Amino acid sequence: MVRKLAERGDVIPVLAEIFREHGFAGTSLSVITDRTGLGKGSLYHFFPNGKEEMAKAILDDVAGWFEANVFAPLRESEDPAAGIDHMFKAVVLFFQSGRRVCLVGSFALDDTRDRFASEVQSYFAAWTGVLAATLKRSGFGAKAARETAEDVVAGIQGALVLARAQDDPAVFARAMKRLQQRARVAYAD
Amino acid sequence: MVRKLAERGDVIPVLAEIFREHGFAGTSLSVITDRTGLGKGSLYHFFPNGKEEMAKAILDDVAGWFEANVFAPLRESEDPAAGIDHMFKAVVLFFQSGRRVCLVGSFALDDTRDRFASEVQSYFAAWTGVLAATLKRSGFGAKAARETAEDVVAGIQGALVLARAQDDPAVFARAMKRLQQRARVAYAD
DNA sequence: ACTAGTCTGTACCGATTGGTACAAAATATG
DNA sequence: CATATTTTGTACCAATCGGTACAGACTAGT
Repeated sequence: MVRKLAERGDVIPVLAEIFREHGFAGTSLSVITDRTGLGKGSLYHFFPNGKEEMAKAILDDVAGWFEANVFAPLRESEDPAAGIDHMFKAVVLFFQSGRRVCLVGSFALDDTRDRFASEVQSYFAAWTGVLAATLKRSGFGAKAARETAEDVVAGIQGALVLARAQDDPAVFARAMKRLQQRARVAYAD
Repeated sequence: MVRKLAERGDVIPVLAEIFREHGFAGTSLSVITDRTGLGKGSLYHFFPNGKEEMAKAILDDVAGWFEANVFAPLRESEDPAAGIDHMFKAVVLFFQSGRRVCLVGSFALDDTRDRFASEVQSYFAAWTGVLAATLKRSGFGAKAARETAEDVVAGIQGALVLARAQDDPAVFARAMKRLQQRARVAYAD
């Protein structure tokens, strides 16, 4: 049944990088063809619905990465604290120490959100949800766990904004350290 | 010497709202003419350099608002804690309880940042700087003040992202409460 | 009322936008 | 090798992009 040349899958990370750099509206077909090396023919063959479908594929890919590298480890770690430590490592890796922006966060800020509302919504819902559950396991009260999870996820997003604004990855590093510390000190509601 | 009809100044807030909703790249001349009611003639009369000049004017306006309503009060409050409380009130007002996005933050995320690097950079530098100084006055150690200021400003930005992603202003409200609390508990380095 | 300066609507520009059509090339399967 | 399918480059499309030109309508000071 025809083996794909493993192409479509290979383009997605490149597309993701492009969308991160230029945002959804700022990403034109011409920069896509330039950066991917694929002509419109191939592009529309892999993604018949154009930019919209590319973005959907990317969001899917990101969601998959987080599920595998962040959510699952959080859920499945016997030691919740270890799971959380692992999350911070994965986050630093994924966002390249603050040099890379969060695609979903950038979509959330402008009217792009409306086109991908459910994907954007569920990305953050999943993240805060799983993290809260893990924090609870580690000794946080139910409400404290939810609040801390929201605080950590928002803190990461804000750190990405600030680090890029200041063009200084150290801002991101400091924020990660603070947030990780905060996730360690369990407290009741 | 000709009194202006107080026009240019009146358009800026409208332009700001448009750029917030669509981002820089996503804001087309046609949505600008639609929303402002001004034709290209007037637009290019007030802003001969087009979108770029509009964005500069908006960034200027925002910087002015924060200087007057956030930074100055922080600096000049005899009671630093009162100044900080005032900041949070102003922030909630400005960002309409999380329903409005931070223009500068949204610029920071994509390649728009490069066109307005100094404005973006100094907006956050000023904010964290003044806030850190005030926290120090309120009893924080020098390093603790800097860290907390960064934490608070990043926290606000992240809360805006998360609140919009979830389409839930309550996320923003909870974050403000946490951050305000955190700014109250002074600690040494 | 006259005039100088400010403001604005309209028509227009070349370039680029996202997207389609399709024949040729490459590839996989029999 | 033959054939069916997938992949690709190229040419093309209408629509929109940001921006300019400019004549005419305003407005203000005299």
